Parts: sequence; structure tokens; C-alpha cells
Amino acid sequence: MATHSIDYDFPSIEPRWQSFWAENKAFKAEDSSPKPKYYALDMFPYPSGAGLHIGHPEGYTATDIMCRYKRACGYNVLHPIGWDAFGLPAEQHAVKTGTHPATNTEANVTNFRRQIKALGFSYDWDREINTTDPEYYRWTQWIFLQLFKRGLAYVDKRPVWWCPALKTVLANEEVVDGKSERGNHPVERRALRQWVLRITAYADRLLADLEGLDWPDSTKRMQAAWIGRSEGAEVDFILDDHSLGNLTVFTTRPDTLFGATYMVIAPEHPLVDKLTIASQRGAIAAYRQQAAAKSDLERTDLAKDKSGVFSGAFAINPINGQKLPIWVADYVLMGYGTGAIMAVPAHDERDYEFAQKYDIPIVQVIEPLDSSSDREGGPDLPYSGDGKLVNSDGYSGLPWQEAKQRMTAALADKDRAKATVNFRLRDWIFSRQRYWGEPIPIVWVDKAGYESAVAAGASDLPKDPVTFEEDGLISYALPVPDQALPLALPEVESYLPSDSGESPLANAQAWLDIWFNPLTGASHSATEEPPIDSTWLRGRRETNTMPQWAGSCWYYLRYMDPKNSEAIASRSNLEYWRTPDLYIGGAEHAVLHLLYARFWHKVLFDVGVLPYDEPFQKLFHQGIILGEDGEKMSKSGGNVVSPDTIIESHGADTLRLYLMFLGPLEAKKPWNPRGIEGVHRFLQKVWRGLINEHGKMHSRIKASPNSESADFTKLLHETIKKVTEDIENMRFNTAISQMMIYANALLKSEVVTHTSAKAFVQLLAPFAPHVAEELWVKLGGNAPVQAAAWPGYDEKLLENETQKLVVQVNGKRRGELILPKNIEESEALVAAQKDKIIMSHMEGKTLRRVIYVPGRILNIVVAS
RNA sequence: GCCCGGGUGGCGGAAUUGGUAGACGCAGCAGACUCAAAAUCUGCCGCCGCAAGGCGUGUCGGUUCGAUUCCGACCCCGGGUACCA
Repeated sequence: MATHSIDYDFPSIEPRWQSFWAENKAFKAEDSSPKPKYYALDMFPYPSGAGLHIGHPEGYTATDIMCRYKRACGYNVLHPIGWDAFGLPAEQHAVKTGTHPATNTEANVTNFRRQIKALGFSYDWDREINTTDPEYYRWTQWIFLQLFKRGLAYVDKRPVWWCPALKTVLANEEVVDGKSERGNHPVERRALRQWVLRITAYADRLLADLEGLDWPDSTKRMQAAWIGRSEGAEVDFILDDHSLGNLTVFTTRPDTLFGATYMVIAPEHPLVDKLTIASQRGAIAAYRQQAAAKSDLERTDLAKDKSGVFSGAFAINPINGQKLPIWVADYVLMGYGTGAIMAVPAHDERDYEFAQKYDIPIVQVIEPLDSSSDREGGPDLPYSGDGKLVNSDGYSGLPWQEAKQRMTAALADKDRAKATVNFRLRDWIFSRQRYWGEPIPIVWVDKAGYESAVAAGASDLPKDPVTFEEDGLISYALPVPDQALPLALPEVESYLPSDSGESPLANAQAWLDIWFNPLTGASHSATEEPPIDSTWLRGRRETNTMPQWAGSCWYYLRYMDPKNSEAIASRSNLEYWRTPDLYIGGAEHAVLHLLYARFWHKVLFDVGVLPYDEPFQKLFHQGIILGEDGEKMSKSGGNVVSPDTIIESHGADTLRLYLMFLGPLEAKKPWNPRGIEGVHRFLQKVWRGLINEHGKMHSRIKASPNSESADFTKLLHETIKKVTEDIENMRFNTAISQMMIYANALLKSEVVTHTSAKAFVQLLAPFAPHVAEELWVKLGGNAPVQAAAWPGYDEKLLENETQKLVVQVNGKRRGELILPKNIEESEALVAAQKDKIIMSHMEGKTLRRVIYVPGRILNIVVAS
């Protein structure tokens, strides 16, 4: 190379400024400040072995732009990052290799940290957290104990999704189409002892408080649907055989009681055995067995074909005394409502289908308001729309909503019904039979042990003891006291589940079976001498660990005070930082993480730890980035783009810029490997526009304030306005377009004032911070650039003296005129009539009407 | 099936409150520079047409002086969900 020009040299610029920021702690957040605060939160990553995915830096760049912009606007910014590092892949790796999952996790974290730092995000690294750090999970355990103490955690043996391949239990939400969400392995139902969190106790608040949140509507709707509130009534049907008592059903439409022609109970319903008459016993038993054997996959596959068996028993309709046959059918689920329904085939699609199949009568009791929609021979059934009652003695003619209230009230008076609310939301199965999770800080003791602990004054006990019965023995749950936390994971020889189906922790004998002091949490192995002090109890530790959701349920709180050893965070920090002002993450967490975190947050609010009862006021989902082929990026698809490769070839600034330039942040968009050249060229243009071949300030930059053209000054102010507004509205793609327009003009401009050049570099800085920092210093500024106040624009400079007016004839564009501002309609019309082309479209026609929108349009309506 | 989201040039996308459709970028074409290439710069770039002009934002219809934007019906693509009584 003959030339010695110093061009845009990103490989040297980027690491240099990253070191500068780190050494100067440029992004340190102050825990109190006269400045207004701004807290921007990224969904923290699971540090997988595969390294950073291109989707991570997309959302992270967006929050980083907001943070750098807010700092320049004078905010005290909290922008933290950490690691959601418990999880299945590390455990599976440990099972395979025998190395401790912590070792592998640490290596992955190191790699992730390197990759994230290479992107130049303005994180306050002093606040980095890791959910697997005992000093972190100590507080996860502490929060669990708050739930336990308040009666929100209990133990139950219940059928759960067991994945033989993963050797673990999965939450409902982790099972997709009868396969595990992770790994896509088949799953089956198994009854196992589980810790369950009573999230249903918060269902009403979780639903109601959605309203005030600045979240995408679709996400709010998804949560609302997941919670699934429905208002109705529980209605008691007396059984024909009075000795059997009542059958209680839940219905949202008690107004259709007169249309009930049969009843259905779930195959798992406790009354099935008692109800069934002798001659039906065989058929029912066979049906129940069949239903139990069906995996959920089969149940859904067969969803369209309803099946059932008549039990032989009857129930009495409380509204009219009619005898209704009781069927056993698996389209009624034991887990919802009361596990029994009254079937109204005329007004429910499922009941209709079933009634058709088994020749059960269909009685219409709701008539559409507009009865003209009736076909010949009656309306289309099943009908579930609006309407008024028919065939309902004493209620016919009423709108169904009113009938629903009246009939519920009438039956309630006779003690046969009560208005109730049902939720689709289930309690949250919170335990996993895994090693690599937070140990649940519970010790199981016998009844005498529990009573002696109570007598000794053990704290944090729930009002009613949490117990579990197995093989006739009842165990009582005692919490490990706060001062003994964290309850650390013990070392184990094998990371495979124990033979009993318990987690690998069940094999850590010395840790598991202990002498335990319920007041201090002190313990030692049961194989050692029993203590002399009689408050010590013989106990067995809980072997379940917490699910990965646990650590991510409250991490945004820990960032506010990550090293606090007295509390999850100090009260003053919690009150100062409140909650994140912006939370960006993928839409795949719309229900699970976001619902669980809201639940914990509300509990902590009730405990009195938090000053606010909702965690995430403003939420935004970045769209996913697809591969070049328009398909989801995947290793098997061979379309994965690695941030490392792009940083090496084009630099972090280019990558950040391109991720934002691809399209709107929320949109799903394909990666185009050639498109990146465009934004890279843009940065080179900016460089060449401001820096000469010797690496010094370009000669077009002049100190004198009025040396550049008025048009160019105006463009700068337009750019400041556009970029500022676009950042505020998170429309980063159009902000970049505007900066490109400016850069193109810069290269054509002979003169740019020093002030203009610096202002433009400030605009660029949130997007491409390294090159902006370099330019800023070369223009004589002091690093970091974010310390300089964000540039403002002058409205007056944005105004035009002339205006462009588009002229239409009959709504079609026929020309445009440059006219003085504030021109009258009549003058504009005169000007238009001087235009030959416009006139040619009006010749020989009569003027009918003129529409004039000043500054925009003149539409001349003519007719022949 | 139901619930969401989305259909704009060859491609990613832009378009304020109903007021010039296609900003910006990619790709492409032509030219300048060069022995040549790369890089860079200049110009062109929705479709049909020599032009005048016509057509054009998934389709059909409506409202309006004027519709990518509002209303109605439909088609297609993507995501979520699955008997929730």
C-alpha cells in the first residue's frame, strides 16, 4: 500500500474504548443522586455452551442505546447484566462428563462475558450477578421461606409430567404437544411428591393489575387468557339415589339450566365408583382404564371424537326436578371446576357433539335476539351467541345475562347454588428432581419433632404445618432458619437421579440425614453422635431443587443492591430505583417468566419488602432475527450468524447499527449478510467526512459558527429532532436512516462547523459508541461523549419560507408548485392555473370545487 | 376451530391526523477514475409504454374531493392455544 491514509480502523478503536470505559467505570450507577434515575433491564441470558446468539445483542443494543441516550440527557442510569446460570444443559453436561456443573457454567459465563463486552454495552459490571452464586441464591431461598411462612407453599403428591429422557419433572408450560419443550423428548404422567406454590391465591390481582401496565396488548391478553377467569356458579344436583348426596357442577351459564339434558363427570371423579350401577361397572371400569392410559398427546389427537359411558345413575335438576342421566366422559377434566358439568347440548358445541353421538335430547333455551336469523325449522344449533330465554318456566323472555343472575340468586336462596369464580390458572409446581438448582431450604421431621420445634419457638412456620404422608408416615416441613442460609449444594459423586426417582441430592447421605437445630439451622450428619441439646431433631433434608424460573423471578431487584448481605436489597435502594423503567426481552416469556415474577413481586410487596406491587411497568419485545433463508436460526439449519464473526469482519459498531437498521425492533426480520456492508459504509463515510488522511480533524471543519450553508445547518437540526424522537419511541431504524442522510450531505458539504460536527457525533454515539468516542476526542471533546449534554434543536430553523404544494385535479397528482408560505387558497389556485400541465387536465371543464390544505395539497375538482 | 400479529418494488423496509406511495439501505444498470481490478465518486432504478399517459400498497366492495391509512367481506403467511364447562 502506497498511501498512508489513516482510515476507520475499528479493530484498534473498539478494544481501546472498551478498556477506557472499564478503567474509568464510565457506566457506574449511583445509588442516590440528584439526577433523575433511569433503570433499563435486559432479560439476562442463560450462559449456554453455544455462546451468544445474534438475538441477544438485538435487544441488548436497544436498551444500550436508551441508556447512553439517557445519560447524555442527564439521567443516573442503572443498566446491569447477569447470568441465569442454573439449568438443565449444564446438568446434562455434568451427567455426561462427571465434572461439576459449576465448572462448566463458569466457563460458559466467561465466554458470554467476553462476547458481551466485545459489543461495547454500557453495563455497570460491578453489579453483575449469577443465580448460582450462593450469595445470590441465599436470597432466592429466603424468598421461598417467605412464601412458605405465608402458607403459599405446600407439598402434594400429584401427577406431573415426567420426562424419562431428561429424568426430571416438567411444568405444564414446559410440555409442548406431549413433548418436552427442551429437547423435544416424550413425556408421561407420574405421581410424585412436589412442592407447589399457591399462585392461584393471587389470580385475581395478577389479572386486575395487568390493566395499568405499559405492555404490548398481545402479551397482556396472553396473560389474561392464561389466568382465565370465568364467572359462574356452582350448582348442586341431588342424586336420584339420595343416599349418595349431591353432585356439584360448575357452569358459567346457569341461565341454561332448563336446557340441561344430561350430566358428565370426569373419569377421575371420586363419585364415579359410588354412582355406577352394577350392570355398568364393567363398561365404566374399562373406560376409566382407557382414559388413564391415554397420554395427553392422544387425548388431544382424539379431541374431535367424543366418547363416554353411561353410569346408570341420575341427578335431579334443581330448577325443574327433571331426572338427568349421568355420563362418564373424558372431555370433562378433573382439574377444572368441580370435574363435573351439566350438559346443555343446544348451547355448547362439545355437549352438542356428544348428544348427537349418543342420541341424547337437545332442548333449546336461548333464542337469538334477531330471530330472523332462524333457518327453516329453527335456529342453527348449537347456539352460543347473545339472546333471550325460551322454554324456561318463569324466566322465558329475559335476556340471558339477567336470567343468569336471577336463577343463581333463586337457587342460592334454596342453598342449591352459589356464585363462584373459576380460574384456568393452576398452582405452580415448583420442585425439580435435579441437582443443578437452588436447594429448597426445608428439613423433614416427624410429628413429635415438629411439636418440639414449635415449643422451642422455631420461627417462620406457616399457620398450618406443611405435611406429607407416605407409607402411613406423616412428615412435617421445618424451614432452615434465615441465619443458616444459604443452604449450599452438597458435593455428589453422580449427577444422575437416585434410584428412588429423587434428585441426585438423595445420594448425598451425610448432607441428607442430619441432626438439625430448628432454631439456628445448625446441622451435622446423622451418622455422627447425637447432640446433647434436646432442641436438636433428627431430620431429612428436602431433596428437590427449585426450577430455573426461581432465580429469574427477582433478579431485577438484586441489581439494585447486588452485594447486600442483610437483605435482598436495602430499603433505600429499592425506593430509589423502584422498578425497571424499561424491560426488553423476547415474547416467548410472555406468560411464564413474566407471570411468575409478577407473583413473587406481589408476595414480596405483601411481606412489606417492596414499595411497589408491580415489577415491570414498561415492557417491550424485540422480534426474532431469522436466518438468511427466512427460517429460524438453528444449528441444524446451518443458518446461524455468530456475533463474533461479524465483530471480526466489520466491528461491533457496525453490528449494533445493522441490528437496529434491519427493521422495527419488534418485527421479526431476516438477516441479510450483504446488507451489513451498507451500514459499514455509512460509518466509513462519517469517518472520512470528519477525519483527514492523517487521522486529524478534516479541513472542512471550521470554527466560525456561520460558515456552513443554511441548508446544511437546517439538516442537522432536522436530524437532531428525528433521532431524538425516534430514540424516545424506540424507532431506531428510522433514526439511522436520518443519520445516513446527514452523512451523505456531510461528504458533499465543503464546510461544516465544529459545533455541528460535534452534535452529529453525539447523535451517533448511542448507536455506534466506539467510533463516536474516537471521533469525539479527535474533534477536541473529552471522553466519554455521554458526559456532554444531548444536543437540542432550534424549531425556528426547521421552518421553511416557501412551501411545496401538490396540485391534484380530481384527486390525481398533476404537478407541484413552490409557493410562499401562508399563501391564500385563491392565490394558490391562480398559481396552479398558470401551470400548463395542470391546465391541460382542466381544459373545457367546469370548476366544481377546490380543496385546499395549506402546506400540503390543492385539489381542483372539475366536471365536463 | 379460537385468539393474536402480518401481507407495500428484485430484497430489508419508509410514509405525521385520511393529503406527493416507495425515504434510507441492499442488489442491479450506466458512466467517471484505473493498464486492469477492488475501493471510491456521479447518474438511473415500482410495472406497462417511444411518449403522452395508464396501472400500482394481498383480493373484492364501500365511505371520501382524496384511502397503504377508515368500514365490510374474503384470501394467504406467521405465532400462540387446545375439550376450561
